[in-house]
Parts: sequence; C-alpha cells; structure tokens
Amino acid sequence: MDERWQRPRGTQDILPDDAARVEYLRRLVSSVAQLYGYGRIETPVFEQTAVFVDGVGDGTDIVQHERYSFVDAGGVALTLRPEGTAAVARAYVENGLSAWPKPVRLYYWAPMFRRERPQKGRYRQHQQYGFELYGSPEPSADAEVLLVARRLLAGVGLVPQVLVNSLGCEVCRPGYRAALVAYFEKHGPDLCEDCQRRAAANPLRVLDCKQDRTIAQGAPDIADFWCVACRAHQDAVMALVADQGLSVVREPSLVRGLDYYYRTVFEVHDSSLGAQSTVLGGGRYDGLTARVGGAPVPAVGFAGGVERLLMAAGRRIPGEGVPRAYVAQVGPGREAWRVAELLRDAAIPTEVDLMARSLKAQMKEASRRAAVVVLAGGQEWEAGRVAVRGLRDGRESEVPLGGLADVVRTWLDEGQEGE
RNA sequence: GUGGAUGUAGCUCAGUUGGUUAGAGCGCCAGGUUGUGGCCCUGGAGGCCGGGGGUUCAAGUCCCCUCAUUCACCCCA
Repeated sequence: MDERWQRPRGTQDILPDDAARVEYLRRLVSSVAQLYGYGRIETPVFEQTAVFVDGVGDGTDIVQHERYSFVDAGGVALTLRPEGTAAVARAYVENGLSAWPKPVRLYYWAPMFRRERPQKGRYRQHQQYGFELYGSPEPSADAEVLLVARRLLAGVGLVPQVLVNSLGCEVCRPGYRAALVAYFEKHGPDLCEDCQRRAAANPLRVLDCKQDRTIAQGAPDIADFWCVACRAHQDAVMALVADQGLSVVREPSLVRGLDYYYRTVFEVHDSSLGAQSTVLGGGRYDGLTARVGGAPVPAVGFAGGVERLLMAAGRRIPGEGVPRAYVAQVGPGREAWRVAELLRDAAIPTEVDLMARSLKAQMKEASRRAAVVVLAGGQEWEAGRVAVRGLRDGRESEVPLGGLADVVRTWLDEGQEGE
C-alpha cells in the first residue's frame, strides 16, 4: 500500500454501519437538547489562534503541544478547533448573546482536532457534543447540566457514576495552591519524574498522578480550603442532583486539564473504554468570556466524545438496519423500475437490480438486503398483479399494483416488531 | 513526545528448524431447468506476505530502518 494514499494518522473513515450509529447519537443529543431548551450553535472549524491560547490557557497541553496551527496566505495565525467551549465563548461575546434573556442555553456537535498520539478512544480528529449554559451563577445551573448529561447517557442505556469536585474560586484557590506547593516541596524527591515537572507548572495535576498514589493521597484536600461561598455552592449542587436521584461522588483528586475551570468540575467514566475512560467531562467556567474579549459571565457546561459514547454504548445502539423492499425483474422489461418508483412514492425504501443479474441472483441479493421482495413482470403483470414475498417468514401473496404499497408497508412493519 | 505488541486475500487467521506455483474459513461472482432467495454441491475472481534496505544459493519466515495499527504512559472527549 502506497503510504501517500493512507488516511492521516489518528483519523478515521466512518462506514455506513457506524455512520448510522453516529447519526443515532446525533439525534439523541439534539432531542435531549430540545427537551431542556438548548439551541444549537455552530462555530467555524478554525479560529484565530489567540481564541484557544487565551481561552483554553497557554499552559494546557492542548494548546502547548497538540495544536494544528497554520498561517494562511494573508498572514493570519489560525488553529483547528481543539475543543468547543472557548470557541462558543468567543461566539457568545462576538454576537452579543450577553444581551439575550438569561440563561442562554447552547449546544454543539462538531469535529475537534488535537495532534496527540492515537490510542483507543483518542483520535486526532474526533467529534464532540457539548452543552453550555450561560448567565447563571446558581448551583441549579450546575445541577441542570448534570441532569442533561444523565439523560443523554440514559438514552444509550448507561447509568452514570458521576465524579465531582470543586476547584474553588479566586478567594480560596490561592491558599490551597500554596499549601499544596508546600506539601510537594517537602516530598519533592519522592515524586515521580512527571510530577516533579507538574508540581511546578500545575500543582493540582499531581493529585491525578497514576504512578504513585501515596503522596497524592496524603496531600491536603481542597475541601478543607473552600471559602464559605464555594462550600455552599458545592453542597447545593450535590443536594440538588441527589434530590433528582442522580448519584454523584466527590472525587478530591479530580482536577481537569483546562485552565478555565472554576468551582465545579465533573467527569463520567466508563470501564469499557480502557485508559481513555472519560465519556464526558465539564464544569463551571465563570469568566471565560472575559478571556476572549467580553465581560465576565457565569457559565457551566460539559462536552463528550462521540466515538467514546459509541464505544461505551456498544451494540445497544442500532446500526444500519432499515428493512427494505427489493423489486426483482421477472423476464425482460423494466416493470421492476416502475414498481420501485411506486413504492418510493409511498416512502418505502426500495432497491432494484443494477447489475443485470438473473432472477435467481436478484432473489439472493434481495434476501441479503431486504425484508420483502416484489416480483414484477411476466404473467402476473399481464393480469395487472405482482407477487410479494416476505423474506423472513416466507409468506407470499399476489396483489394488484394499486394495493401493493399498503401490503409491503404492513409486512415490513410486522417484520420490525418481531425483532 | 516515551515504552511494549502487531502488520499474510474484502474480513478473521494458518503458514512447521529460512527451501518449489502462499493456504483455510467467511464474504464476493458464476453455474447446478433462459420465472424465484436462505441449505447443499461445483467452479471462479481476488495477495508487490505494509514499504525500503541487508544477510543467504534461497526470505512471508532472520537483522536494521520506515510507515501504520494497537495497548499503556502523558493528556483528555
């Protein structure tokens, strides 16, 4: 295989069967969005680089190492969108949505690009759906977004175990950070290599270390540093979702790698995904709008990976499986075409032979691709009728052309119920 | 970016200590009464054995490089 014609690393071709599942998820997302009043927003696939560098934070991996950036012919620095939240924040500011009645509920479904090393559940181009709720600083906003996530996952048969934490605010986070840094300095030599680096760059991340949990476990807990407001906020969110029967567990080591998070953060994991076990993640990001040229606005939201949701849901979502009708041509002539168009007029998915196959071969093809076959042509045709046969149950009938669509439709519907 | 595993037909895989024309199952195509599927039978198409280099009389089998896939680290959806 000539390497020139291979798809770029970490990208994927989605063939009809999987594409049908993706389509199913897309519908699920949009129906849940509608249920809670979230309107779809679409933003460009690329943005000026500053949107992500300033919005997401230039200390994060996705802007530091994983950017697909280029300079266009006009000398403008552009970057393929690595995540949705910063882009939506930019659009919120640019289009003056701050003037809309609050809260403003938005959702998106779009391709994202990150130049990472691919593995299970991690691609250089992947799709994400996300929900963004702007304008409300209330715990109820955090809670609503969690309920949206639950309903979405329930739609594919998953009962989520949600992990939550609060990263505090500008009042209490500095104190915690200082305590953490002091703690890690004391244990400096015992930290793994990565963590020595992280301790300086972003100490909260060390909590997340998988090498050696013992040091992280002994670290100070942010819960002991929350200010009164942050504690009250966190407690209220927990209480609200618990009230709706959603089980959430506080995970002190949950931090998340994007700079814009503030107070609430949460994740949902699924064991079927291997190491990239995050199905969806999000949190509160009050003030993100200020990083992209607007006034600070409170906001919460989350994003999930389509490919990961697909993996977690597995066979629970249907692939390509539309039961179809197939019209076989008996003898020479083009009666099959006429009948096929007739069925399509009645909105019945129908196929006909394009391979100049024998009747026998057409039957074989029909049994593979369809649930009902219609035989057009020959003697019955002379009498104004066509033969219909159910390929699953073998039943057969001869009907006049005029009544064909109704018969085919009923047979297809009945076949559906049996599965 | 780091480490491990794997690349043979469309798919899943066999290919013995290097040794003639590289195999199977499934799938695909055709035929088994020029008007009827599924089962069965027969035949057929389809492989630069990922790519490049090397060792050898001889490489799908051994060595090096490279590309890709995959698992993990890192990070995250």
